[in-house]
Parts: sequence; structure tokens; C-alpha cells
Amino acid sequence: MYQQVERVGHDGAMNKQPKYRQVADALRREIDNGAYPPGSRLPSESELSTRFEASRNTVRSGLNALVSEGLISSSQGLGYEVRKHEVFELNASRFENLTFPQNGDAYSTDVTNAGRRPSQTFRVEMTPATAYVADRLKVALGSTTVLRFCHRFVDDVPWSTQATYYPDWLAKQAPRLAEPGDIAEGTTRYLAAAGIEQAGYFDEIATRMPTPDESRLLDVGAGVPVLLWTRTGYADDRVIRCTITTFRGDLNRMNYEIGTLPDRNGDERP
Amino acid sequence: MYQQVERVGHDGAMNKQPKYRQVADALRREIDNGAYPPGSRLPSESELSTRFEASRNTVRSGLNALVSEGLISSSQGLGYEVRKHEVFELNASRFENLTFPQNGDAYSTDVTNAGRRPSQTFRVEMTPATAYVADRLKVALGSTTVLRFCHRFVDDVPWSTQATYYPDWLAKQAPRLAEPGDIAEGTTRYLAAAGIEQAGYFDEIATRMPTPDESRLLDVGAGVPVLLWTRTGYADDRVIRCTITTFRGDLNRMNYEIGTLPDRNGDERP
DNA sequence: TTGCTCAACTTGTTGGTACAAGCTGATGCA
DNA sequence: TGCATCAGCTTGTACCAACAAGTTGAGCAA
Repeated sequence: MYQQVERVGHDGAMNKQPKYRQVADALRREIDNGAYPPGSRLPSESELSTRFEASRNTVRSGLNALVSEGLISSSQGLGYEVRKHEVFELNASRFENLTFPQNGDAYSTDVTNAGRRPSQTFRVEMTPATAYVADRLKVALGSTTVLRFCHRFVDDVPWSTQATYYPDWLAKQAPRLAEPGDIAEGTTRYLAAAGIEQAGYFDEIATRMPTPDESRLLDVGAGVPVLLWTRTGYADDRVIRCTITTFRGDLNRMNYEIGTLPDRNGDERP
Repeated sequence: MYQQVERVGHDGAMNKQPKYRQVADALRREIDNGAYPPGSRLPSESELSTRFEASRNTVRSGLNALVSEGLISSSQGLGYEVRKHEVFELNASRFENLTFPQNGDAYSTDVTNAGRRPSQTFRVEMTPATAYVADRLKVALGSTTVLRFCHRFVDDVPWSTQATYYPDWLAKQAPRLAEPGDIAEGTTRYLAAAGIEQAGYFDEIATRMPTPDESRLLDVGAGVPVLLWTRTGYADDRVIRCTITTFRGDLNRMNYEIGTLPDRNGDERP
């Protein structure tokens, strides 16, 4: 039942692409052209099967490729939808200082300023340092750290997770870090009051596909990478914290302003 | 021929996961445990088919999920291999100045310092500004820009593409920008000699799955996102360039040092 | 009108088969 | 010995069939 689709006379150029890829390429082209705008639904598998003279499985392979590219998503019973991308800008270089109302970064402020509604769940726990965290905090692997963990939402859509690790010595010096509740005035301000002023930080940005855990927390399907942001904060020569933030890659972009640059106004798309 | 694998007595907990997902989860666990270390080969589809008492198609679905996660890769005739991740660090905040030997960023220097061999192909062309570039360069959509394009390799492995766009007015002021050859002393130094000194820049970092073009240029298969780095350079109030760099997300990590921080030495893993 | 059921759509899962095509090592010929 | 060939492994592509399960709207019942 195998049939190689050679269509030489039909296509002009020698066409050695497998059928499922032809399907994917054709649909991708139509999506790019705007024939299927963001948010619209694609024809059903059986319709595409008829159109491309291919079996349902072959069409599914093609669609699956587009899902992996992050171009479309599917839901059982509903069909395939062209994905929308509304990117949220994160200004990471704005130096953290005491004027920020809460928790070290400008999440709530930025989201509210964008006219969206922020919400989050929060927990505190003591946890042994993983290799990654131990390296950055300059503590022994497995030694105790205080973890303050946020799961953040924008308009009730899962947006990011943020895990901040503090070394044990700092938690002794600033005991409220290890207490379960929120720190009303913000951790940065609280630490400053305790004599710990963050003087600089080191940011690392990486990307990869989400682990199953991350897929669950951020509610991302196949084809959406995560953006990993690790910020290690220093006061003098001491590491005072390590913050690992996981973003949905399709909804976020990080910005850094360095040196002298004019006032920015207009917004732009990816 | 459909059979739901309910295995209640066997598994204890109610097991409602589809079979292909059970396969993926089991293999992921074994890879994480080190049973299949990076670079090693997985059992063949038919062996897995026997082990999991599933059809080859079902096993392929499970393996496909792991490929999409970026955990393994497959090659026809060879089998499935657990992916290795050697991450290359890119220090993006080191302020660009005249001491850099070439082309605006520290690519060759960094790669050579890491004991790897850099190589690149290069081309120059005049091209109309896309919406993305026009926005950043503050020029009209479709107006002429000079594009200087690099395709970069590390030890002959495709690593990144870098497209730098210069506005037309700048190319008139610094005509060698539009000439096809390399600028020996580096574009930054050349522009400084022409009276254009970059005073600051604005960086944007995003991630997504590669387009087919990017997959080809960077030689990435399914499951590897790209890291997009856009740097817009300013001199006084004028935008002098916009550089869009595309990295393989599995091989690169970007770093920013901001504020005062101690000397860093030890290296670390993701 | 309101609310429920159900048919008819959608995609998801699992099985089967067949052949194409890439890789490797054994075999055999020169 | 050296080289070409080929058998036997691997994954890749393509088809078929059947049933599970989520969604929606039509239509009937209260």
C-alpha cells in the first residue's frame, strides 16, 4: 500500500519530500500568508485527508509537525487552532532597589501597568541545595537553603514559576525569610533593613523544552519552549540569593538596557 | 483491537495514562536515573515493543514525545540516542568597545578562549526592512538597509546566525559597511573612526521553536528551541544598528553581569 | 423556557501491515 | 590484503481499521 508521491509532471521540480511534510509545508505557508489567521481553526483531519489525498495518519503526522513547531495546537473534540502570541515584555536590567513594592522583582507592577491582572500562589520551605543552586549560592551540595516559591498567573493564565533560594547563614541573620508568610514590605527592603544590600547580580538565560512538571505548572503543550532565567544576587563578596524563574517562552520576552540610550516609547512585536 | 491497559492489580494506583505515555515516562525516568547516560543508545523500537507489550506504533509515539522534549534524538539506521548538552556561555553584558578584535561581538575571542575552533561564512546585501527591523531601526517599513550576515560554526558544528542591519543614512556616512568584504579592524572600530560611537544598547531575548529555515541553518532537529537575541545599538539619540542573533538553544546560555559583583571563577552546569 | 439526552462531529489511542532507506559488519571475490 | 556486495539490523513513511473520548448543537421532554 506504500505509494511514493513523485508528481514530477505535476510539480515541475523534482519533489522528494515525504507526503506528511508536504502537508505540513502547505499548511505552514497558508498560516504564514494569513489564510488561517491566529486564533482561527484549521480544517478537520478528514477534510485535509481528502484535500491532500492522504490517509488520516499521514495528515496527522503533518499536523503533528506543526504542533511541535509551536505554530498550532489541538484539542480533542475541537480541532486544530492557529496559536496566538501576545508577548509580555520583562525589563530585567532595571536595577532592583527599595522602591519596588514587593518581592524583589517588578512582576505585579509590570503586569498591572500592562492592564492585566496578576495573581500568585506562594509557599516557603527548607530544602537541600541541588548542584545547580549550590554552585551559585557557593554552599555545599545538599546543605540547607530557604526556598521561597511563587507560581504566577496573568489574568488566571499560568505565566511563570519563581523559586528563590537563600543560603542558611542569611536566613539566620534575617529570620523572617524562613517564615511561611509573605514579607509585606518586600524581601529586598527587609534584607536592606537587616543590613544586607544587594550590590549586583549575575543573570543567566537559557531555553529548553519543558519537563512534564513544567508543562503542568505552566500549562504548555508540545511545541512551546520555556525561558529559564537565573539571577544570582551579591552583596559585597557574598551570594545572598539565587532566583530561578521559568517562563512560558511563547508569552514572554526579556529586555536589558545597557549603557546610555534614549527614551523608548513605541512597542513592537516579535 | 483496542485494549485499555488498566493493570490495577499490578500497579496499585489507578493507571489511566495512555500506553504511549507510560512508555515515554518509563524511558524518561531511566534516562534521568542515568540508566541511559548522555550519548548512549536506547534499545531499538522492536525491543521496546516487546518489553512494553505494545505495538511498534505505540512505542514510536512514546519515543516521539521524548524527541519533542529534546531528551533524545533519532537517526535512520542507527537508533535513538540520549542527547548531550554542552552549554556554551555567552557574556552579553560586557560592554562593547574598541578593544574587541572583530565584528562587534566577542564571538571569535570567546570560542578560541574556550579551546574550540571558530569558523564562519559571511555575506553583505542590501535589503528592505521587515516590520521587526524597521521598528527597531526607526526607519520606514521596506526602506533600504545594509545587512551583514554571519553563519557561525564551532568546531564545524552550526552554532548561530547573526544578521546585523544598518540604516541607510549610516551606510552613506560609513560606506564600507555596504561593501561585500570583511572590515578588518571590526565594524565597531570602523564606525568609531567615522565618528559614530555606540553609547548604549537595548537587548531583547526570546525563544521559540525553529522555523524550517532555522532548522536547516543550525542543524537542529525536533525538540530543540532557538534562542533569539536582538541587540539594538544607539549613538546619542540615533539607532545605529540592529543585530538579530539566532542560537541553538541546547548549546548556548546568555549571561549578564549588572552592578558590582565579585570576580567569578568556577564554571557550572545548567 | 429550561434542561436533558443524544447524534454527529471532532481528535486521541492502539493495533496491524508493507515497503523505503540508512548503517554495519560479515562474506566472498579479485 | 583490499574492496565491493549484501544480509540483516535500524528507523522512516504510508496505508488501513477500530474504538475511546471530548465538544457541540439539534431536538425532545418537563
